[in-house]
Amino acid sequence: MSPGAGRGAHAGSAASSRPSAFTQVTERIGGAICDGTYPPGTVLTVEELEVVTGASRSVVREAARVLASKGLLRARKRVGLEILGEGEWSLFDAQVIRWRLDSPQRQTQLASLHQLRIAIEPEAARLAAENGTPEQAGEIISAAGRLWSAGVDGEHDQFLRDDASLHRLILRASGNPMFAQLSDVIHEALRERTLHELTIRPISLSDVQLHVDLAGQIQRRRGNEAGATMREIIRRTQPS
Amino acid sequence: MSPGAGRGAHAGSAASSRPSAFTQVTERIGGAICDGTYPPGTVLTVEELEVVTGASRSVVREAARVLASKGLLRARKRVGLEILGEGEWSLFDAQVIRWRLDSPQRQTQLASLHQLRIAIEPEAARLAAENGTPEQAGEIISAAGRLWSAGVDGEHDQFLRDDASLHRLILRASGNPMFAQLSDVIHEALRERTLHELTIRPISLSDVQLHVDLAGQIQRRRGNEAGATMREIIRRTQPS
DNA sequence: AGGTCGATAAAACATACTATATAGACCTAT
DNA sequence: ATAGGTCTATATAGTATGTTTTATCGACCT
Repeated sequence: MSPGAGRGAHAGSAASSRPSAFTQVTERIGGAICDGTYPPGTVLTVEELEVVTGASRSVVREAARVLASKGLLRARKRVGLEILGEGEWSLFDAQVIRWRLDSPQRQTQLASLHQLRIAIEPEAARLAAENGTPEQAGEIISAAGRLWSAGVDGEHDQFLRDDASLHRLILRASGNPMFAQLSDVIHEALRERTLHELTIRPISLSDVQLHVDLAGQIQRRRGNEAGATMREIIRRTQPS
Repeated sequence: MSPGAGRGAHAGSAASSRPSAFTQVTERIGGAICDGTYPPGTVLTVEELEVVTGASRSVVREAARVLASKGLLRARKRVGLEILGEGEWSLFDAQVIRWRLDSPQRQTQLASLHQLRIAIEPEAARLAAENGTPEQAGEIISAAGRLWSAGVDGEHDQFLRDDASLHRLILRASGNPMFAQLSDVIHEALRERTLHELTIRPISLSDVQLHVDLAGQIQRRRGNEAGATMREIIRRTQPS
């Protein structure tokens, strides 16, 4: 079996030690489905996958069950494992998102995530302002302070960490766990792009100022203003 | 094993015939985790679950694998299956959403979904206006027409179907498959609430008018206006 | 007090058996 | 003769049980 398949293991096992057979098979087949190696309509069988992966029946079956739960395939008796189309996939599943980011669909997936961010974050900022606790507002204010420091000092690496941390705190303070959960996947996906942009353009102090403004608006419970500021912040991260 | 557990089977098997042992066990344990029967930190074992459910090891193991992939539990050697907290759950997973709707967290889950809708749908309307094809705009226009007819005729049942269909078309026309995928879960969850509201208040003709306006704005590629109109439509569905 | 190492419980993996949905032959009626 | 229904054979998923590996606990040594 190809060894170096699964980098950021998340679902199957802890990051330590070598991945289990189950994790390897799941990663391999899931990745192959998402990158188009097995186009929709393709029918595989458990036995076939046993041969291809070298794993035993139960391992392949458990992988298939997980992939089926993500909508990537469907088990049909007397037929086999039928690969399904994107319309059936669990597009919010962290593993599926990662597989798509590792596929030719990478740019499409990045665009989807960016649009998701545009939709979610302003509303999260509004909710954080309206419902966040004073403690959460305090954390947001101090995170904005750290961001400011890193910005004026030109510490790119620290700046990125503080930026992600501030946005994460706001998503959490929205009080909506679904929003909070998006922070990981959104920032993982946008980290690379943001990193790239910072290499070609220095940190914009007016952007930093917007973040400080945002923190203040949340702390003062100005929901509408916070939403508008967040919209402006995100708008600026994407040229057009 | 309790028979009438899984109503709307989706992941495991087709709707026909009786659910497989795997489906039953998955539904039962997943539901029990989401409704708090097994609070976070609880440690079960496969053997224990074999006894409880009456199923064999492979069935329990496959169910556990799927539940682990949804972040509901984690398998630890020499320890067992450790139940995880909500922070780890895949909150966008259709099954998890359904389990939470069937739990004491129902109201919380409904509120989360409503907030999600507020965030997504206006942005989807904007994108539909900016990027939708003329064909899609045409379908949206005609769906709005049907909605109008059902509205003035007071056909509640048809009105609800047309309303869901119009929103679904817009989410699809946004061009973002992640948005499109939310339509199912959002509308399934909100259907009941909307149904209830219609029983206590007649169809608002001004709401219907807003939908028609929205369709026109999308067709004329007025992204900002479409977004604002959608925001207003959704705002009206929630009193407070 | 802290590290090492063996015992062992539990998951992980492999294999053997069963049930069932589908294909395709065959029969029937138009 | 052909369209359509039924029935059986079987390939495949589903289920059950046996075997191996490994992370953790705790005794023991330093």
